Amino acid sequence: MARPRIYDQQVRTRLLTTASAAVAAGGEQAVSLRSLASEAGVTTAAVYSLFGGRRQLLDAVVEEGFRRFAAHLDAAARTDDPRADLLELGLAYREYALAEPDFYRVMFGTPRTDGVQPDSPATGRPTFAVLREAVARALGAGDRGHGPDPEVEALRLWGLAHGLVSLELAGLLEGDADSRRLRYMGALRSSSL
Amino acid sequence: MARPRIYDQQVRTRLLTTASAAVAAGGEQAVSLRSLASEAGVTTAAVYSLFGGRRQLLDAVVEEGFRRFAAHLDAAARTDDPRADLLELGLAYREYALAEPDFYRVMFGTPRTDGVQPDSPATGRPTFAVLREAVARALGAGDRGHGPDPEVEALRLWGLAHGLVSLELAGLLEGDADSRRLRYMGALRSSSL
DNA sequence: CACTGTTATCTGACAGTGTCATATAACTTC
DNA sequence: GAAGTTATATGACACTGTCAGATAACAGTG
Repeated sequence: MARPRIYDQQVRTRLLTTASAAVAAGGEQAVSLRSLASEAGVTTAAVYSLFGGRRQLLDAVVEEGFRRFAAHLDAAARTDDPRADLLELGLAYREYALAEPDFYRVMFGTPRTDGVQPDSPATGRPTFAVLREAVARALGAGDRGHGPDPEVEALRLWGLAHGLVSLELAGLLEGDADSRRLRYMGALRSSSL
Repeated sequence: MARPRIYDQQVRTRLLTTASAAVAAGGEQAVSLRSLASEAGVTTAAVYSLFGGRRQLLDAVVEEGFRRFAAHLDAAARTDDPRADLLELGLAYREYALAEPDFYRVMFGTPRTDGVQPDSPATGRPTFAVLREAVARALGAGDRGHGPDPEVEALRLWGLAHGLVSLELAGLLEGDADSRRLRYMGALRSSSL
């Protein structure tokens, strides 16, 4: 071995945290390697050493965001009424997006081109997995073979939730926040299983 | 009057066209005032004189994008089967987004904060208007008062289409393009009126 | 004709960005 | 000690948006 690392896992975590805060505060464009590095007490070279560059750093931030998102959704209540749970999941979805809009935009706004492994935490599919489970529960394990396909239904609901939330974040929906929430719930309910 | 303008409507249009092409080719970050200006045969000052800055130029590009999008949707066939027309509209929606993904991302990815006039072409609500009409036709003019609210149904369908398309553009959906198209149609059909 | 006032465009500088070649520092092994 | 090896630091490069100040081009007036 030679010179010991000081750009280690701890620095990596610190950079990731700082970058996440910057994204949450002002979106992708608020992430400047220089300010990031100085906040973390290192030089910009650390980003290149630990991540490979700005792009990969942001990829890591997105990955982290999806992890937190999945945790937030996973925390939604699981009662013995799976239909109600599904609605609750939808509300949790919107809650997260509205709580950190810039983060949400970065997570879903950047095309994931870099070799996406199926079911890697980076892909956002684990998010989908939570939903898929909830849908499967709501459809019941009984009538497999006939009836609606859980996979398709889950995708439909994901699309609906993500779409409505995105439109809201884009500022394209009329009315105040309360009226928007009501319409969101209404759309979810009338589109449920 | 004083010195005659040469940064006129024509230059404005040229800049808009060039900027649109840049957005379509590589998203917002592909728009550099210097390259833009040199391509249009002017200096960067023209952008400030005609638009006010980069942000406003991009706003204008988005506005133009929404106009084209609305035109594309409006061109969808109108037969005497309003349900089928609605599905066709959904397909046209996805078609446009996949044809110009970077453009679509910029259109729906930037929060529209600048004093959005209701029903100004910039807001994307005219897009929604085309859909709303189609939904109203599909629901029939007969059963007003009871039955589903056209407004709510239209919003639900917009959310669904936009959501599924966005997820696809984000690279979050599995399968090849054909399988994705089929699932899109399936979700649309099963969520229709 | 020259001069003034007014407006529009051009120039150049400023402060900032990501990137990375090259120099330097810090360790292990001989 | 010296040599070898690897990690970090520095500084330069080529960009970027922005805009104050210099310059150019006209209309109107004397």
